[in-house]
Amino acid sequence: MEDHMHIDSRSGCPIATTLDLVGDKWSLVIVRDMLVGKRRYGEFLASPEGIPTNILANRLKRMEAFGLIDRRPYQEKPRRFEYVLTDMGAALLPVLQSICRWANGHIPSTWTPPASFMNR
Amino acid sequence: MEDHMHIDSRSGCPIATTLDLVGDKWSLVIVRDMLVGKRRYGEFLASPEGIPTNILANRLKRMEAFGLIDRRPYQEKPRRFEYVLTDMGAALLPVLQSICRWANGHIPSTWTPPASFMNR
DNA sequence: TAAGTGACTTGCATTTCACAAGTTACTAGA
DNA sequence: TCTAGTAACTTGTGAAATGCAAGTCACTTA
Repeated sequence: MEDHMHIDSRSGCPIATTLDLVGDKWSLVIVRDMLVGKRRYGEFLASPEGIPTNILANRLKRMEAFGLIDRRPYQEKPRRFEYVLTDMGAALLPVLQSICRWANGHIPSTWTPPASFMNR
Repeated sequence: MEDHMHIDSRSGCPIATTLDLVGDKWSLVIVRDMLVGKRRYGEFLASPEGIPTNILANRLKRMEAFGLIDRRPYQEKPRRFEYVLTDMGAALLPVLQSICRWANGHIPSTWTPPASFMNR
């Protein structure tokens, strides 16, 4: 993974371009976790979906390279890092909300997120 | 691909469950094409993103199994099929719209969809 | 001294993906 | 009649991504 990841999207279509960034099974569930306050590697690993640790490390690097999240140390000795959404990353909230509305309306087995998430 | 695809989602989370259905690089661009009126195999292939033909065939089967689209013949001799969104599939419009708004606001290289798409 | 924690990396087998080419069933043109 | 062309696929193959298990490193706590 490089510091400055060049995004060559498949087309100028905003949908296709967005999918080039977060169109995989895991990126948006990490964003979801961050939106509800999780910040640390171990917290993301502990989510019920069970993301594999190497995938988590890879997605955090990718999303940092894309400018969706910031990585910063929260302690030295030993050095530990936390991850927080940038403005760009946090702005994904409306798309996650609309996904939730769709799923709740069409897939009965899905639970409804807390109002604090849906009305933020 | 089986007729009745069983979806065992990773969790009851509406986001994770939705990603289990359409969380890949291609499904939502096919939905986009259908929302703007495309119906035929060749039309999907002709989109600027250049979906590989085997992936297209696979996604159409998957999405049909999930109840997102219907497949039906539009002529006999030779038999030809077209694909249209079900109500469930068409209801993805708001999520595509919010994705477009996010991309247009944060990724300068993306083009803005026609108002007929954004305000539908 | 031994065990535990947090944040990773590495190895490896399995699955998915992309690209190219081939197939089937026709229709239209020379 | 022979040759192309079109629509909707399927098949083969190699490359890339994924998932699981295990290992690493720098500490801290008992």
